[in-house]
Amino acid sequence: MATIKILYVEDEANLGTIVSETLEQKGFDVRLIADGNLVLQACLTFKPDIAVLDVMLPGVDGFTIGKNLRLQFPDLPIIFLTAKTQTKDVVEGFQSGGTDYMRKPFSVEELIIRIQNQLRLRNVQQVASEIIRIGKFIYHPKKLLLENGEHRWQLSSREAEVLDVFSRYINRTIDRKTLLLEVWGDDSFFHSRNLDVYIRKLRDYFGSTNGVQIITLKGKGYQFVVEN
Amino acid sequence: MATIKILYVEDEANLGTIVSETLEQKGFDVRLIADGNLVLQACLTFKPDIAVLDVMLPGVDGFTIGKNLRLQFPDLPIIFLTAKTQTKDVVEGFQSGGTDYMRKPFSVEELIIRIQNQLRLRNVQQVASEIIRIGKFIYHPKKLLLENGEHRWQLSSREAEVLDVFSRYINRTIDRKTLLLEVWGDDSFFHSRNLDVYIRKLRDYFGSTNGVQIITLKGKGYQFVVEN
DNA sequence: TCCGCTTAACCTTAATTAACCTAAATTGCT
DNA sequence: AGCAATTTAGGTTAATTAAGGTTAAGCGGA
Repeated sequence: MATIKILYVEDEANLGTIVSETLEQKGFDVRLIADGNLVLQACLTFKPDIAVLDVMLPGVDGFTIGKNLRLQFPDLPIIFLTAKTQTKDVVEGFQSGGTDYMRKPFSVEELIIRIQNQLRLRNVQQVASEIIRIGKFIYHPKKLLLENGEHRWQLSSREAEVLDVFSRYINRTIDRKTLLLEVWGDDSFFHSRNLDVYIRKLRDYFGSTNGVQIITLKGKGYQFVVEN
Repeated sequence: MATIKILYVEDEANLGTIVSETLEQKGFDVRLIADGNLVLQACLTFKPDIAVLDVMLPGVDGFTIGKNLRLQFPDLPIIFLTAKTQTKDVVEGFQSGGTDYMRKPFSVEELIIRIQNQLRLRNVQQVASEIIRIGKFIYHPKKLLLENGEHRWQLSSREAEVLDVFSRYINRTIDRKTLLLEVWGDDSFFHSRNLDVYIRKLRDYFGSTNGVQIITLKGKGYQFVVEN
C-alpha cells in the first residue's frame, strides 16, 4: 500500500505541529489544517485515508464538520479528539459520523495505534460486505440483487443506490438530506420528489408484512426498521 | 438474528453485575464470565456478536485471551477494558486483536456507545425490538409504535419524540422546559403552545380509563402517572 | 375566607409545509 | 425505433406549526 494520508484538523498551532511531525516521522503523509471551513475542500483535493478532527475549533463545531464529511465520504474513518469528558460528548461524536473518539490529552502513540486500527477495521469491513442481511431479505450490493425466500428482484441502479444507503442505516434514522446527497449529489427540490418515487419502489419490494419498514419522520427523514 | 449477544469477561463481581444489568436493560443478551479460562468455550457455545474483556484477570492475561479469540474468531469485535494507563498497554491491546480499548473507570453509557459503534462498523444489525412498558401499554421507540391490547398506533415523529421523553419519566415529574428543550431545542412561546397540542394527542392515545395519566402541574410541568 | 386578577395551560381551527402517489415526459441504451 | 429506467410534474393527503379564544389554577389583598 502507498503512504497513508491523514487529514489532521487542529487549531492549536503548537500541538498540531508536534503531532504532525511525529506522525510524519512514522511515515504518514499528514495534511494539517487549522480552519474547519477548509476541511471539505481539503478532503476533495488531498483524498485522505483517515481524518483526525479536533472538536473544539473556533468558529465551526467539529461535530458538524464530521457530519458533513460523513455525508460526502461515507467510508472515511474519522477520529474525534476532544477535551470534553462527558459521556454525551462521546455519544455525539459517534452520532456525528465518528468511528473512534479520543480524549485530550492523548499520547501520539495511542493516536497512531487507533489510526491503524481504524484502517484495519475498514479493510475488514470492505471485504465482508458482499452480502447484507436485511431482516428476512438478502441484498447483494455488487449484483444489485434483492431476495427473500419467495422472490428475487434485479434492482435498477438507482434503486440499488438508494438501498445501499438504507442498508448502512438498519434500525437507525437516515436524514433525507443524507439520502439525497449520497444518491443524487444534491438536495434540490426535484431530486427530492424523485426520492419519493424510489422510496415507494423500495416499500413495494419490502411489502407490508415482512418486518421491514421505512417509516417517515416528517421534516427529518426516515427510520429504517428491520425486525430480526 | 435476535438480540445482540455480548460476552463480558470481568472478575470483579460487583462491577460485573452492575454493568451486565445495565446492558441487559438496554436489550442486550449478556453472558458474564469471571474466569478467563472459560472464554473460548463460552464463545463456541454462546456465539457472541461482540466480546468485552477486562484485561486484569487473575491467572490468565486478558491480552492472551484476546489473541486466542482472534485466532478462532477473526471477525469478532473485541473491546478491552483496563485500569492500565500506559500507552504501551493500549498498543498491546490492539495488537492482541482488540478493535477498541477503554480505560477504567468507564461509564456504562460510553461502553454501550462503543459497542454499538463496533457493531455498526461491522455492519451487525442493531435490534429494533427494544420495548418500554407503560402500564398496560407497550411502546416500541425504534418503530414509533404504541400499542395496548386493543389498538396499535403508528406515531408521527413528533409524537414519538414527546413520548420518548415521557417514557424516561414514568411516575416522576417532568418540567415543561425539559420537554421543550429536548423536543424542540428551545422553549419559545410558540413551541410551548405546540407542546400543548402533543400533550393532547398523547392523552387521547392513553385515554381516561387505562391507568396512564399525564397530570398537569401548573407552572412546573407534568406528572406522568402510570399504574401497574 | 372570598373575590378578582393574572397567567399558564387547554382546545380548536387555520395555514403551512412536507411527503405521497400516479402518470406523463424524457433520457439513454441497444 | 423501441424499451426500460429515470426524471419531472402536479394533484392529494397528512403532519406540523401558528394563532387565538376559552378555561381554570394560583395568588394577593380586602
